[in-house]
Amino acid sequence: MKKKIEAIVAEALEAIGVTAGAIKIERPSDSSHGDYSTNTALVYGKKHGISPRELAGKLVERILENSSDEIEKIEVAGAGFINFFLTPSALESALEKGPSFFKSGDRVNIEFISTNPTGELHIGHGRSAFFGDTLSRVLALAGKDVTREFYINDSRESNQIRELGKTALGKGEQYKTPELEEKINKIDFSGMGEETAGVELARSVQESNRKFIEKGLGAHFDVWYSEDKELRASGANEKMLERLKSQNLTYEKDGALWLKTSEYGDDEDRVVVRSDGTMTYFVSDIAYHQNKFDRGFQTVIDVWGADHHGHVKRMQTAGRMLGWPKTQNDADQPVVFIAQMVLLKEDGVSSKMSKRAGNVILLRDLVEEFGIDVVRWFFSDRALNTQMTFDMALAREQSEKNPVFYAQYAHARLASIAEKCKGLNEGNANNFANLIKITSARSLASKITEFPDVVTEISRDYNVHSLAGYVTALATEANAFYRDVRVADGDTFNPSALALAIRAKETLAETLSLLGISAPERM
RNA sequence: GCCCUCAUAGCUCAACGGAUAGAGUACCGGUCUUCGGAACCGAGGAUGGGGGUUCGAUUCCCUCUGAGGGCACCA
Repeated sequence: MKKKIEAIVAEALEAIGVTAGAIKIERPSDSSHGDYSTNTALVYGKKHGISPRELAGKLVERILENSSDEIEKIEVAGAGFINFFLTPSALESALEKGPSFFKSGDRVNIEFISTNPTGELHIGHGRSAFFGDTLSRVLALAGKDVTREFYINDSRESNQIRELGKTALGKGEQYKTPELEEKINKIDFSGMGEETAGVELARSVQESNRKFIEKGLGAHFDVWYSEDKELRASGANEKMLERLKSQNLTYEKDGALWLKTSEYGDDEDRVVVRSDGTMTYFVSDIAYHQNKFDRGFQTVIDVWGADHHGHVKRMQTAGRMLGWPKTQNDADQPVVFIAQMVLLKEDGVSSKMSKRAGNVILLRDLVEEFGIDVVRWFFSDRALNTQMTFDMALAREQSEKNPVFYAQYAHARLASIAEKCKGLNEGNANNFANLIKITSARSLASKITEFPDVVTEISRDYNVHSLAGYVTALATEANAFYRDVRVADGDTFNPSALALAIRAKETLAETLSLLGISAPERM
């Protein structure tokens, strides 16, 4: 429907001789502004020397010439907005048809979490974890062919694995926590060198993390990519290095080999081979991303923590050097999302989490205390790029009043009504057109049909947190509908009201499911 | 010093350059004749300071202040 409105507006613009670029059709937050609204006249009026309201008037006049049985009313409002009100039959058929999406089949790879196999996930990982998981679900629903990928930093040649090995063999203290110690005690490291011990311990840590991610967080991955087994062992890093050298993108200085990243837009050149002859992680990162493109993905997305934001530029610079494809919007790849830092607040003082200071809050503890639904909501209802201060006392207080319960409650209530109607007789015909004369019934219907627009928009702007706003608004409409319309009355029920209630229930459940949150029938 | 994020109601957060800046929570007042009151209705309360671009700026640009992050031959 949104596309139809867009086409109608475009046609009208052309008919009256106004050349225009993009046309924006939005779903107004205020239902008195119609089911759809456009600011086209405001945007293009001035450019053509016409007042916005005048242009809007002309457009409406033109649109009304080709009357559509889907549009009941068009009006010019405010400074020159054009508001569209759908006919009952258009609204009803949109409800019955349900959401549908164009299966573009674009192959998207999204890598998220990718925590190092040196310890457990803490709350800092929560944001990128749930953002990545929900974004994957949205993109898949919107018709993309999505591969979720987890990169395991387990290369035996890396410093962290060597340090982990030292700790395993009792020669170091790095990464040591009670949990890690427990694992160390269970493994027989005798006869192993540091590297092998590190790889072994990392495998054990990774196994636990994977179990927690899948079972505890409800996030699933299609590919668990082992740096050690797949990248290092295949010699991809050496191949990449050779390629960079042969393309004359490197030079030697101070005994090290440097990549000429500054010539391609980075702030400075980067070392790829240290003076001791070993390769930096940057090489394997480039090789890994090259590998993703080689596997045929058109879009490669990374979700990183704030401490990695300095890497964005150099990765995209590498992409330009190697000719990685641009996105459809002509942006550099990989597409990187940065989850802002989570700070801790204790006794009114904010601080960064630090393992040494012992003030680390594990994601596992949060899930145990509050349940996965509350935790997922907590991390998903705000934009990724705002800093988040985590206050355990506040979290406890908010968990009891979490808006997630509001949406779940509305769902359970509708489920209960639908259940009740099963034992009742169908009442007198009360058609849809009649039903939506009641304002709250009409806005609920309209809000339900907004679902595909929300999904499509997120697949373009990646504002995953708007799902939480949508489901809350939907629940509010559902509650208003409940207040105003009786579905079951005595021993009969109102069929059209029940149909609307069921669509509302389904849409609530579907939205919650994108967020990875349950939609209970009763609570 | 250089680079990146962020600053909105008491608190936690929204708002593709557009309509009266929205929610939740807290506080105050109302609705129990309950298809589920974990609900509904109402009131008060906000864009850090200063410039600029624009018909129009929370949004874009500059600057100041404040918070956080990054500036390794660590990952």
